Amino acid sequence: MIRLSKLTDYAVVVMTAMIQGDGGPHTAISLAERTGLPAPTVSKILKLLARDGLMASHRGATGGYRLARAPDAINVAQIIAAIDGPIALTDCVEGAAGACGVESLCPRRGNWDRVNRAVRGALEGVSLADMARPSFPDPVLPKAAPALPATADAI
Amino acid sequence: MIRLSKLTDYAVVVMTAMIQGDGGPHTAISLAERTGLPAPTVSKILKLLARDGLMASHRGATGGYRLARAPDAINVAQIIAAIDGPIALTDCVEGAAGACGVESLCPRRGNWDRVNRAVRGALEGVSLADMARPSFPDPVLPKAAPALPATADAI
DNA sequence: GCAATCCGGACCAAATCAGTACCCTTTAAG
DNA sequence: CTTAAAGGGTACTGATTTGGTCCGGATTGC
Repeated sequence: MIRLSKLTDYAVVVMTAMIQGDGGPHTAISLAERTGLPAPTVSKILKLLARDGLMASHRGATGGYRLARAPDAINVAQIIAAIDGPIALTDCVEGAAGACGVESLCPRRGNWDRVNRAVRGALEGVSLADMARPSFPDPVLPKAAPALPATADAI
Repeated sequence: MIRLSKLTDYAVVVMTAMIQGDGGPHTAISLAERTGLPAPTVSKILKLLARDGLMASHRGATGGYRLARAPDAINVAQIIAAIDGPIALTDCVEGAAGACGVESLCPRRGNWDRVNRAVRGALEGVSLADMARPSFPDPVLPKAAPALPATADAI
């Protein structure tokens, strides 16, 4: 369903939690406690983010993680790429003589690129700062519905 | 990787194959032969597309499928929705007292909606007619690279 | 009536992903 | 210098999803 992995969702939660804290470095354990996520999972996420340069890590006894850039200089596309790897909408066919006839139909592939670019642009347009914003523009009914936040909006 | 399912890719292949044929109805078997895809899979795709009103089906001895609308009146978002169901980028948490603390962090959810809308807009901007177009604007080197079309562009 | 086609399920196997655990390296405090 | 705390990396396992198949039934034209 074009849904991105749960880890990516968690990554946004963790990063927004870091924004809300003070400027000091955050340990994986403290972030796990603040977010309610399992500690090993948080550690894994932080490692992936640090590998892509979205986090600055400091090792040692008083170490921890810190955002490498300002929240509005990080966009959703970068986070997704760090966690889920490069985003390819289709794999078409990875091998040679797979289905797809004799790739005589695969000019279609070139057009998927167009779709990919459109999606990429959309994701780059939303920054981490946007995700951390209170967001709810509705002044009334901040929590009217019962505890069923559940699935995000459908396309 | 935010990649959409292979079935969606196939759906586009099948639909473009229908455009190239004459105006008459296409049977699932004939489309399977033309595309090189397994017949049961093609049948499944056609059923899904018909269920969402993208195809017009005609039963009986001389039955078959036909595009319900003109190719430029069908966009990629509709095809994806028909095959993969409503596109939710995140499930956040479907149940009640899952992780995510006590949903005190889940205002984030509202912002995923913003991302969803952006992606949806990007997908709605590409029509089936666009996907069926020869696509390659490069007059030179229509097939310079070896037979490694493989993965589509990464984000 | 017969044959061809669509229709709607259920079903199974394979791939992928989330989550966990383990061990190593690095760094700072005492 | 020693010790403890923290990140870094790898491998494994269970669960979820997905791709693909099959069957019986309904519908239409010949």
